[in-house]
Amino acid sequence: MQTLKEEVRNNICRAAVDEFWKKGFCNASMRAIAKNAGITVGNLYRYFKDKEDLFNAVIFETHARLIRYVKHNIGLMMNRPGKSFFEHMADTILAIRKENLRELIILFEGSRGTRYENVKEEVINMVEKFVNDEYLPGIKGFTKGLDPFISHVIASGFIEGLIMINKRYDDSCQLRRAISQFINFYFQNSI
Amino acid sequence: MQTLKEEVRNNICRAAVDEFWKKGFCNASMRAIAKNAGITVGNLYRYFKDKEDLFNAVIFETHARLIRYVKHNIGLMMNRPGKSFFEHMADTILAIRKENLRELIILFEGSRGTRYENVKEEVINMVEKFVNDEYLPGIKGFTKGLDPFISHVIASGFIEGLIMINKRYDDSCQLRRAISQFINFYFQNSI
Amino acid sequence: MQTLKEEVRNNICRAAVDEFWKKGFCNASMRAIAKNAGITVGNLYRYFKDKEDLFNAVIFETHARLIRYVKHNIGLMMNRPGKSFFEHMADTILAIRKENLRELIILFEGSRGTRYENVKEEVINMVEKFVNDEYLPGIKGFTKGLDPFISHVIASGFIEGLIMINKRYDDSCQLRRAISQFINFYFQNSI
Amino acid sequence: MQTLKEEVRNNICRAAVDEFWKKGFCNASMRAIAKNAGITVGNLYRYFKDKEDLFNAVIFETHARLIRYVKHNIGLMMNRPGKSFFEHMADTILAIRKENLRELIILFEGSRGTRYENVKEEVINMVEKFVNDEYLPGIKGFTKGLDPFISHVIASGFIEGLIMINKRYDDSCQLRRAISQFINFYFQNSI
DNA sequence: AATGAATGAGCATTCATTCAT
DNA sequence: GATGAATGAATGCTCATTCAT
Repeated sequence: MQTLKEEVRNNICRAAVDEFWKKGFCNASMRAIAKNAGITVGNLYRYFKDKEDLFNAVIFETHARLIRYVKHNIGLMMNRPGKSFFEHMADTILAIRKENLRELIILFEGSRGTRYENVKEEVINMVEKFVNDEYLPGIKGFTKGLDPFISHVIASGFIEGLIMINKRYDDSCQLRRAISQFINFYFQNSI
Repeated sequence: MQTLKEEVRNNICRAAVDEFWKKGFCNASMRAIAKNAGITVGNLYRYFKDKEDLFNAVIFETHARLIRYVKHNIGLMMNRPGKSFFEHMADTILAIRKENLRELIILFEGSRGTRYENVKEEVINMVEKFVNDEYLPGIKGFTKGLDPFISHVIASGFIEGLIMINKRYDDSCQLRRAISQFINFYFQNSI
Repeated sequence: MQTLKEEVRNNICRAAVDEFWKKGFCNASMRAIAKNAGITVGNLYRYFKDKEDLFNAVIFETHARLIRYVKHNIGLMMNRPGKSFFEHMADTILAIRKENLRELIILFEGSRGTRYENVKEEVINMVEKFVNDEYLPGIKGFTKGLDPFISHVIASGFIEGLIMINKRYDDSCQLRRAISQFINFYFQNSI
Repeated sequence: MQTLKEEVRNNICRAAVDEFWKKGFCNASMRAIAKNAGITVGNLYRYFKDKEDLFNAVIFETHARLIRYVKHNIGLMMNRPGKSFFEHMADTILAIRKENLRELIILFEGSRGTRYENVKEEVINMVEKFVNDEYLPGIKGFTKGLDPFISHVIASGFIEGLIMINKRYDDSCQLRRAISQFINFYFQNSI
């Protein structure tokens, strides 16, 4: 049975997200993806020239949005720190998650072996920079002699936390509430 | 060279920790382990029936201690909450790390594909239980209507933070100081 | 664009000659041929049932002419040996080369895996027959006890030489001069 | 059934020579080689790390000898041109052929895609240089205005002829006689 | 006990050929 | 007539595991 091109492409991407999500890039099997997309291996390669190309197709958009948003937030905060940076970050993740939560997780947890393997680190570093330069100095008693690595750990925990909450909830109402509570807990001094 | 059985076993385990630590369970190579243990593949299989068996041998003890300690801490806190639970947890990780830091990290980050793949989740769940039952109720204003999943996220961030800091420092002095600062930040209300 | 059948066929053949010439039969790609002919793979198979069929179509005429000419030359020489046989052979190659040099080379150097793979051998055998029966007996001192296989080698070297020179030069003037010099060298005794 | 290492290696090399000889490097199949060597693919790769490595193993010695001999001959002739250069070349091929005729042919005709693909050209160029610098100037009437490409064709025909004769005969007596006759024909003016 | 040769299924990728549209 | 999506077997290569010695 002849299927429309776009439909097949979507099937492949769906199957690819599944596979990359379960196994990560390195251990994902093109055979398995083809099978779950309901096509043959040969045909898969008509749509994507190799594994990395498929990975890229599946992750590109999400990656671009993520970087764009994070940079935007940091820019925002540097100039006019009205709303909390952390709330902006949460909004970012919320904006991305709508359709791309799994892609985001693949990006962060399953991209070893691709050109994206350092993305998580980079995002954390950006947040860390903010934590270090803007957030911590505002807290009483913390700055003196604080181990600089702590900023990194905090930034990392914040990002991971956001992702976990996003993984957990589908309902956007619950989601916002949970994120808000999380930020309150995590950065309670800034409230 | 005639090697005693026990010595060979130890060599294998040493090499296996190295390999699992660098590559994780899935991508670890039995050949590489045998080579680095100074024995042949065939002989490796006399000591361990398959890859999972070897993984188990290498991780079993650490896993048992981890679970034991965590349970112990939770028991402790339930009865006499003198020292902070979180400091106990930090002590636990510190106690394990002395000889088994890498095993701990393997357990948490490289056990996908084995029966241990949910250990991190389980430990987090135990910590979460404490956070939920003992810690949060003690904080003013937070408990009412708090999303229960937040406890999970907090527990998770705490564990991940401890691991990151342990990975970062070798010097036990720096380590304790960083952990202490981290706990102060993370659970600042309990100070 | 509505293309006439014959024009499409010609496009395919043109593309096929290119491809077979560059890669030989075995390594030629049907996809590449279709692409360079400006049609789709599927359509290519409407014109030619498979790769060998296409090869045949492209080479058939050239092959037929080659065999015809060589036989003709031999016939000529048997009856009236005016002009040198070797010059006739050179003329043959020259006549074919005008439009079909690449087909000739494909036939001689890229037909492995097809029914034409022995053509070179066959042509050589025909020339050999002449060398043996007509040419060598005319040379003083050579015939007695001459290894019959030498005729084969000589014939082969002659054919290969003609092809090399044809590959080398496009200008028909240079070509004739080089061929003439080659024959002079190769069969100097007959001059 | 457990076979000795060296025997298996030899079986592989035998099968590889067969395959490379029939198909050339590019079209040779590692599976086919393994099968004909009576082993599995996996085992083949215990002996040779990849296709090129196997090719190299099969051809290395022959290639080294060939180059060594040819250079030696050229050196010889430049200094003391007693015995004919061409006879030296013939001796070279004879020396190699004893055990390595097929390897020699693989080197000349089936090495496309490997680091050896230009060997034939290089050998021909060396011979050509001699033909051009030493041989042709000694022939009356030929040098003036002779197309320089003719030297190349002559050198090539000589090498190909030697190989053909070698392919033909196993008996070294017949072989020497044929080669001698061939040289006499090919370079009759130098006699 | 130990060796390391051997197995065989798995991997990503390519390509001549077929066929529903 | 023509399209190009789809097929499936083949390619080189890897690796956990087994087994004759």
